[in-house]
Amino acid sequence: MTDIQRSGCAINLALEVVGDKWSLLIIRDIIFGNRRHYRELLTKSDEGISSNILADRLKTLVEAGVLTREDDPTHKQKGIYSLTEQGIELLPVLAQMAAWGVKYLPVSEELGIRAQLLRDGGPKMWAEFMDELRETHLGIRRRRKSGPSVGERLRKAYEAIVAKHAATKRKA
Amino acid sequence: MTDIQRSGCAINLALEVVGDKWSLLIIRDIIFGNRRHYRELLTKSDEGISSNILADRLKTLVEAGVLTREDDPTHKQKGIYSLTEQGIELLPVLAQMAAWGVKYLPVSEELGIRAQLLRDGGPKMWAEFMDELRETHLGIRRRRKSGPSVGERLRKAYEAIVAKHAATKRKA
DNA sequence: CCAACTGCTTGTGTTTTGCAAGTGGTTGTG
DNA sequence: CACAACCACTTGCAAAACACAAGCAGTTGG
Repeated sequence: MTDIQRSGCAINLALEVVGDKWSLLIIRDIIFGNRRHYRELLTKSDEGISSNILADRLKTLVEAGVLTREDDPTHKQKGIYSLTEQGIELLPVLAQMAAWGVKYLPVSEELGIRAQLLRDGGPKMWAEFMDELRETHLGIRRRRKSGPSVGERLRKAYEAIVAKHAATKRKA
Repeated sequence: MTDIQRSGCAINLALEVVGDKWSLLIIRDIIFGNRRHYRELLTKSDEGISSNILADRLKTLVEAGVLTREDDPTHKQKGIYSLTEQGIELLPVLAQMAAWGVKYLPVSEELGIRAQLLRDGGPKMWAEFMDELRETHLGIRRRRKSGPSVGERLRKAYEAIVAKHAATKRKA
C-alpha cells in the first residue's frame, strides 16, 4: 500500500498491509488453492486480477514480510512464492471473514463449503491447517496425524459438491 | 464498493462489502470508540477520513445491511448510526485482525492494549462484548453480569496507559 | 440575533486501478 | 536446432477511487 502511516492502531496497520481489494484474495489462493507461481495466481483465480496489480501486490507482500519469493530450481524463470509465519497467521482472519461471508452474503454452494467446514472445525482445525502450511511453506516437519489432512478434507468436500452439481445438471 | 460481483467466494464477497481502506475503520470506531454520529466519526478518529468518503461509506454500509441510520430525536439534524447484527458479527474479524497487527506490526502501546486484551480474552470475551453491543445498538436486553463490562474494561485499560505515558512525559 | 454546529455536497487535483499489449528470456518438442 | 508455447513481469493509457478544501441549508444554544 502506501508508505505513509495513518496511525499506530493495530487494525489500521493491518489494513495498511492487507486492506486492499486484492491482497487477501492472493493469500486465499495461496492458502486454499495451493498456488505458488505468478502464472497460477494470475490465471487460476475466480476473480481475474490484472497482471500489473498482481506483480505489485506480490512485491508489496514480500516487502511486508507476508510472503517470500525464491527461484524455482526446476525452471530458471519461475519464482516460488511461500507464506511466512506472518502470512500463515492470516488464516484466522480469512476464516473469520469467510464465516461472516457465508452467514450474510450470497455465497455459492461450491465456494461456501470450505468456509463452512472451517467454521465448524473452529480454531482447533485452523491450528492444524496452519501446521500443514508450516510444513508446505516453511519446511517445518509436523507430527503426522492419522487420517487425511485439513487441506485434503477441504479439497475433497469442494470436489464432492462440484461433482454433485455436475450430476444434477446432467439429469436436467 | 462496486456493484459488480467478482465471484461467489465467501472471502471475496466479504471483501466487496468491507474490503476497502475505510469501512472496517469506521466500524472499529463505532464498536470500540462508541461513535454514533457523522461528525464524531469524521473528527474523532486517528486517521482522518475525508467527509465525502465517510458519507459514501456510511451510505454503502447501510445499503449492505451492516449499519442502520435513524434520526436523533434530540437534534433534528443529527442521525444516529447503529450496528445491525450483521455489523456486530464483524467483531471477530476485527479482533483477529487486531491480534495479527499487534503481533507483527509496529502498533503503539496505547492503541495496542485493547487488541491484546481482546486477544487474551478470546472468543468468550468477544461474545460478551457482542452481547453488550446488541444491547447498545439493537436494544436487546442482556443478562447483567457482575463487574465492569468488556467495553468499560477496554476503555479503562486504554486510559491507564495514556495516563502512564503522560506521567512519564512529565517526569522527563 | 448570531456564532457555532449539524450532516452532508461540490469541485478539483492526485493516486490507484483495470485492460490490452508487449518484452526479453526459457523450455519442451518435432 | 528451429520454433511455438510458456515464463514473470512491464508499459501505456483510460477510468475509477480518493484526498483536500470550500460551501450549503438548516438547527441549536447563549
